[in-house]
Amino acid sequence: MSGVNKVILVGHLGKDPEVRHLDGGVTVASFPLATSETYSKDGKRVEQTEWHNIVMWRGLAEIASKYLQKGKLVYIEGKLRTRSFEDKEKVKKYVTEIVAENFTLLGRKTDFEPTQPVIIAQNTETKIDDDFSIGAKDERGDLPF
Amino acid sequence: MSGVNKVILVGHLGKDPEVRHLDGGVTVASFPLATSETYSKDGKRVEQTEWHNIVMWRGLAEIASKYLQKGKLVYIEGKLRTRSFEDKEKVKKYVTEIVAENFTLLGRKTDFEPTQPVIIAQNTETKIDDDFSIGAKDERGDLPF
Amino acid sequence: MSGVNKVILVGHLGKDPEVRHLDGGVTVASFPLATSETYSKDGKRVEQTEWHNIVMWRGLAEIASKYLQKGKLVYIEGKLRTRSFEDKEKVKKYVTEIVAENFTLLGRKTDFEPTQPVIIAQNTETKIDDDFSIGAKDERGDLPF
Amino acid sequence: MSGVNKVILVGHLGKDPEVRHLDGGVTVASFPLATSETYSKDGKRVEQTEWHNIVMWRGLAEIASKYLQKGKLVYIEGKLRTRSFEDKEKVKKYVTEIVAENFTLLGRKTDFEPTQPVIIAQNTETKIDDDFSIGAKDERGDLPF
DNA sequence: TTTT
DNA sequence: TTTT
Repeated sequence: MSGVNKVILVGHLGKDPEVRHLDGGVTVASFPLATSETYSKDGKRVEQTEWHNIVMWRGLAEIASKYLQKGKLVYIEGKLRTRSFEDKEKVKKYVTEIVAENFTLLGRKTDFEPTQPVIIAQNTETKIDDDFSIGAKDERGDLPF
Repeated sequence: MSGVNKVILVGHLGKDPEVRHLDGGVTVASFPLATSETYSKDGKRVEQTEWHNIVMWRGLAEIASKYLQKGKLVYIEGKLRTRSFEDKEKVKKYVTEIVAENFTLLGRKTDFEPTQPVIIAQNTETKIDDDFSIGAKDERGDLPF
Repeated sequence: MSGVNKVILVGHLGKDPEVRHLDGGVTVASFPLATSETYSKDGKRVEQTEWHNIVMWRGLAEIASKYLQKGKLVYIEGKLRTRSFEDKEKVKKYVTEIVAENFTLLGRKTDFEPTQPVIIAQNTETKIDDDFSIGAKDERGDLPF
Repeated sequence: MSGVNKVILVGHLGKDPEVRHLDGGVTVASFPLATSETYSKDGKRVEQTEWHNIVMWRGLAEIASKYLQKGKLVYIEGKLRTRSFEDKEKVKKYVTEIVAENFTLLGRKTDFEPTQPVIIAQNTETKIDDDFSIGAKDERGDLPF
């Protein structure tokens, strides 16, 4: 049995990515991302912000650590994953995260940065084929959870 | 400030929708949805299932209560929302839900049911206009949380 | 029978929207949108730009005519539609368009404009309800093609 | 400059995939896909069908040729690409296609086929790197089915 | 040219 | 708790 589990977000980083190196050299980056929507209620303009826990693995995490910072606007594509963990009091808790599969930097901070959005990364490794293709390798399975 | 917060899922209902009628006549339906993916690890076929908390409001909830049942395959489009609540021990907890904006029934259970997918609903109130249009009403703001 | 027909684009307008008013007061706006991707080929950085024909109807077209201009970066969600027409030599031709359902302005042009993306519109007619809701009216059926 | 160019479709194949082998051993499969939507106009139920030109490359094409047939229901994710060609009369024409990046078989035709959707393929090939990254190589081929 |  |  199979299905589809896809998330598409455009929002701003609430903090710089937090980068960790696991045993075996695996890199993980994580950060909060805010997506807001505005609507009218009782004639007033209301803004509602939603916070998402973003997680990036390996090559994607490495690139994120270089290019993503607090406040930046990004397009992120990924999938939902809910995992459980024990807090300090040994209470079992659940957290839902978006495991990013690729992202694109959008917007600019100053006139000295590019006006255009720049695709920063996909969870892939580029490999030149004789003719045209760009290689991509899926990664899973050996994730430490 | 605004952004994009979109979720696309295809999966099976883990239970029949649970329907509640709030004060003011608002209907809410909720159910768990499973999306699975299979991949190879160490030469073995592994299946990983992810469970999602789906919530539907008003007209969409009404239609869901009629057409969706445990085991059915659906396409769901919606947005992520994390809300907090207090459990029985007054401990603050968080849960992430997918607030559905529209869905489409896919697949069939027997030959007596339609073979093809049938779009069941969008988060709208149907309203026939003099000419052609189908009304849709957004709903937010007065949600009980 | 039903299905899913969804397009998600982030790109720049190639021209200002061209706005037309049809008989019956219906407004239509259209413009080309460029989405680019870069990849490596033979060790060189190659950029490939794809051009999309965007069409917006009614309220969405009105808002587009106010807020969208050549060069702006937008997120657009819509559906594919291929239609035929006769060119000047009476030759039947086909064109595929993206009929937008909503869009969000991204990026900024100067420091005096908002840093954050601003959701400009959804294909709706705004209507204030006594309580909270924002009306949305689907539009189809009477389109002149 | 970069952007986002994403298409998500659920529909039925109008024909069996047409498979070609290009010079260099590259496989290409293509087929028409129908997505339909139904709506009410003047109190009548109207169905509007949209036809999409789907193209699959390499490993994805190989798998498509085995698993996809006329009438089957599939979920397809890909990107838009418009290309020009000359018809028999040397007239330049344009066609817009969806270059598929992955697909999932949905539904069933008879009770002897699986009731549930089966993910058939993604455009990747697994390859272990010395350091950390899991490469992603376009298009599959070595998948165990 | 699919499908209900 | 779904499904193959």
